[in-house]
Amino acid sequence: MLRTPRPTMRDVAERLGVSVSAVSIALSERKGVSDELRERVRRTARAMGYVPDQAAVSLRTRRSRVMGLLIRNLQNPFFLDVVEGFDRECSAAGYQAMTSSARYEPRHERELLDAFAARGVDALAVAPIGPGRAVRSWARRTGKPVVVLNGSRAVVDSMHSLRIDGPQAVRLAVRHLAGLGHRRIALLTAPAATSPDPERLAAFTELMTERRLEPLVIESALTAHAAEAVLRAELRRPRAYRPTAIVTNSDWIAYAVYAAARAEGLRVPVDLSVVGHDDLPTSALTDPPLTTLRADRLGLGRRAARILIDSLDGPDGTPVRELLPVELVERASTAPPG
Amino acid sequence: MLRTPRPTMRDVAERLGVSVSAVSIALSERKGVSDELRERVRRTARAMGYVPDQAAVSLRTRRSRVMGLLIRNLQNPFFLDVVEGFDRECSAAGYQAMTSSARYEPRHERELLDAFAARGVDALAVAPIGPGRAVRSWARRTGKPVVVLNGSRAVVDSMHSLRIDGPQAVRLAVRHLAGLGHRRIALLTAPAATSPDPERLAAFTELMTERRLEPLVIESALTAHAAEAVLRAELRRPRAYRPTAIVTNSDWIAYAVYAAARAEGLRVPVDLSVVGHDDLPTSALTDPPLTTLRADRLGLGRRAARILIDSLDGPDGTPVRELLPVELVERASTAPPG
DNA sequence: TTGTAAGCGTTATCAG
DNA sequence: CTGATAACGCTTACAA
Repeated sequence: MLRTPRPTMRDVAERLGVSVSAVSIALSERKGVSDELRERVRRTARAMGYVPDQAAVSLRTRRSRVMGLLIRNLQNPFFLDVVEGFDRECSAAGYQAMTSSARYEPRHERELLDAFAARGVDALAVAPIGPGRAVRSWARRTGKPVVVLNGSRAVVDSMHSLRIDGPQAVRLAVRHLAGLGHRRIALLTAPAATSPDPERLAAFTELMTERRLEPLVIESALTAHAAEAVLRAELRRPRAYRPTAIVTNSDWIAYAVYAAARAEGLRVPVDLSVVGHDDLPTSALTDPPLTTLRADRLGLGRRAARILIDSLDGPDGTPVRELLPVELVERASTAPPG
Repeated sequence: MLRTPRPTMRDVAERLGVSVSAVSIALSERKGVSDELRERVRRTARAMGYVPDQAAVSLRTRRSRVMGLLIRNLQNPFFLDVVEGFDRECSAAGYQAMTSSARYEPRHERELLDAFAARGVDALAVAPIGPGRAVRSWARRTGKPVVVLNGSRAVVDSMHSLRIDGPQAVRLAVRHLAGLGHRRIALLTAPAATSPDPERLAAFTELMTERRLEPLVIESALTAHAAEAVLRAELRRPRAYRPTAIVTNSDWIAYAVYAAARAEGLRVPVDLSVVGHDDLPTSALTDPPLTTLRADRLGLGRRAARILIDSLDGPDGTPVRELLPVELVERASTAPPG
């Protein structure tokens, strides 16, 4: 195959008999070249199939036009829409998104952070695994804008923060279940070290205690596989001890609760009520349809990108702190305890 | 904030009182420097938090260590696992994956192709929207390895090709439904211009005709939203005309069929049987559980990455052509016609 | 309005 | 084994 090497700016300049800098200027928005030349340059550049080499541009300008997006775990479809929203907003603004999953491995998270730094992403959105020390350190080292997604309150610093209102979600869930007559309600949560959101747990115990209910806490790594195993063990306990309702932090994990209940011969909602979180498109179609807390996933991604773009444009001062609302969607996975 | 600029190779060299090239060699695998110096260099580089600037490395070496992954539409959770598999294999081999969604817009696909070229990705995996002319041209222009995912047979050329066996999937579905007694079976497919997979349609009409059944073809853009609208119209037709079963090309779209059926007051499978494709994790949990064709999504992503990595390592000759098997998973969304 | 030249941080070639 | 030196393709003062 005759592999013609990509034309460079010099090739374009030579073809037109002008200097490289003239081409550079003509191709950019800057003025310093006649309209006529600019037009000619653009035309031939396009005709030759010239595309500027981003590596060279990045090296020279110290901007890569890449936005990093670092996700805890891309298995959860929740993040699909976050990625989508982020990507759309970025590409509309002329940036390309680079998304990676830390797979719930702190070590891999660190590696990716380094990779993003090495690649010189212009800014970073990150849903950290744990309390987010690594992320804070990244922000300090690079001096680049960072927005933390669904991080714990403690993580924030000089970084932007964008969170879905987890505590409120838990309260809505508990009130709903308590209203149905549940007393032994369990919160399914990640082990403290990897939990990005201790506030959820705090809100849970506080409200449960206040209402004189029995707060149960089930700790599990938040992969579908791990959660299902832990839950099966939990659901095998005698009826009087096991929870009559479970509150999860994602629909994705709620599905694992369904699977565990099914495997243990328990019926939802008769034997066990389940509350999800996110309102994935599939959650209206499951058997039974899932009661959950709706959150604007696409909007989360979009907003994250927007915040970064804005703080790249005008490096104004104060970090953004935003809390996105949630809304209870009652379906058939919750009912009075059987 | 005291934003210390990232240390460069020169900083490391100066700190040690050696030349830049000594540091470069020491930090690479190449020999040409004493073991003792290499060790010292590595230590101080790490201590200083030195990370090589990828823009500079790329510019110099003409390799970016980035693998592009271009997806038709990232809304479909099918691709989540493909992305995951691709990403894992890449990062294990020291590459970083850069994933983008064309959102079913040919124009955006072209833009992304250009962006990937400009960024100098080392290789590209792509699930093209239509017949894939743009992709073929990309492969020729760049001379980089390309693997086409689930493209039509025609797309392949000097590119690698990795496909889930669509025709076989359709045949398994039709046989299953015919066995249940269905005669008016519809295939839901993308409009020809954007269909990457005309072979599915061909296999469908061929088998239906052979069995003297009535092949119905429903064309729709393959977003959940568009499909639901088209299907509602279809299902409103008089009972004698509308299909008793629908074969889709993804579980994701099968869910849209569920939604459309529900909206039109039809029951699955009593009034309408549905066959999906992919066996998403959620498909066992829907109401009713979805009969579908299982495919190894993670494996698809992994294999794609592997093929690219291999052809980067040893640029041996012949393009890979692989067909991944599918397997019918019978659940409750299919039954004899009511 | 246009051209010249320096330099971004690396790697690679070639002397010492 | 080590150290200058020249690219890689681009942007941007600055000079013409």
